[in-house]
Amino acid sequence: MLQAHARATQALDTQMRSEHHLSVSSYEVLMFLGDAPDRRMRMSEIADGVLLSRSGLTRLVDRLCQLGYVTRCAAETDGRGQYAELTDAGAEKLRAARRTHLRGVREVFLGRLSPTDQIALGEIWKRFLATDPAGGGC
Amino acid sequence: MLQAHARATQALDTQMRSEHHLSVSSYEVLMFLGDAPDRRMRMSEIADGVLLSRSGLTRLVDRLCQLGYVTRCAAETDGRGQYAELTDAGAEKLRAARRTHLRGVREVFLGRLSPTDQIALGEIWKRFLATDPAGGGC
DNA sequence: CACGAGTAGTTGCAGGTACAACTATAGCAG
DNA sequence: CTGCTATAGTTGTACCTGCAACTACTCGTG
Repeated sequence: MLQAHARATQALDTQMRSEHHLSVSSYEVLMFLGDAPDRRMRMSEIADGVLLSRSGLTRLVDRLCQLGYVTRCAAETDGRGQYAELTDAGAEKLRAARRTHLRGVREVFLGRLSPTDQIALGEIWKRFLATDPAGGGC
Repeated sequence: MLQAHARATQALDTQMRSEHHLSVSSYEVLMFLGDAPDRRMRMSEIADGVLLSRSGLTRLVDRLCQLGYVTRCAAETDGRGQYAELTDAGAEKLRAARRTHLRGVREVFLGRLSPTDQIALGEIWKRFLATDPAGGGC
């Protein structure tokens, strides 16, 4: 049962990689930045959202930087802080990737589950997350 | 929604590592072997079940070998083939790990979902898998 | 201002994984 | 038997990730 999910996410990951040369983690970072005000976020905020360690995020942002999808800038108010900011190229990439992702999700999940199941699943996960908002699973 | 699962499996993985020094992949291999006739399976059979590449499995089995939980032996009928076979120590480890795992699953999932949700979830996943028995996700 | 505790982020290192290339064997056609 | 193709598994390499250690900065206290 857990396998089902593993296969599904792996399929999405592979699709994302082959079509955009982007890992799902990278895509998530882009998504967060795209939704954030001013398209920028603190490093640690992203790390929490993306479910990646800080060191992992540092390196991931480095890669995205090299690709030109984000830029970094120091926080004005906090000398320790770093912002990651989505560039125009990154926003463009995000748009393209989002299309792929939504299509993938449709294919993998929605194409195989009845609408009632989809709704039920959404409700269940919602309740599941509600029991532990911090997500600190155990 | 996908995050929920990621967090949950990661929690299980961490628990398994800390209590038994075993990754979930290793545990899965042990499980498959434990359920197999004669406690042995072909390398590629395991790789398919565990959702790991062949090279990944080779190295994982190597590690389990070093730990003394499995042994390898060539297939009699096929000179290319290799069997992985669970040792007594491996079987013992599996029993201990299974207890941890079941407890972990209870804590993470069953403790947070109502019984009706649990049943519904089971049904939905069953139908999901039924749409693609090969599991070749996309 | 000086100092100690805490926080943000980066870097060294090790572990685990996939991909591609490789070896060895099987199975079939001639 | 020889040669060709396919299959099983292993190895070289590179990537990604986390942990622990580290640097740099902030904040509160004296």
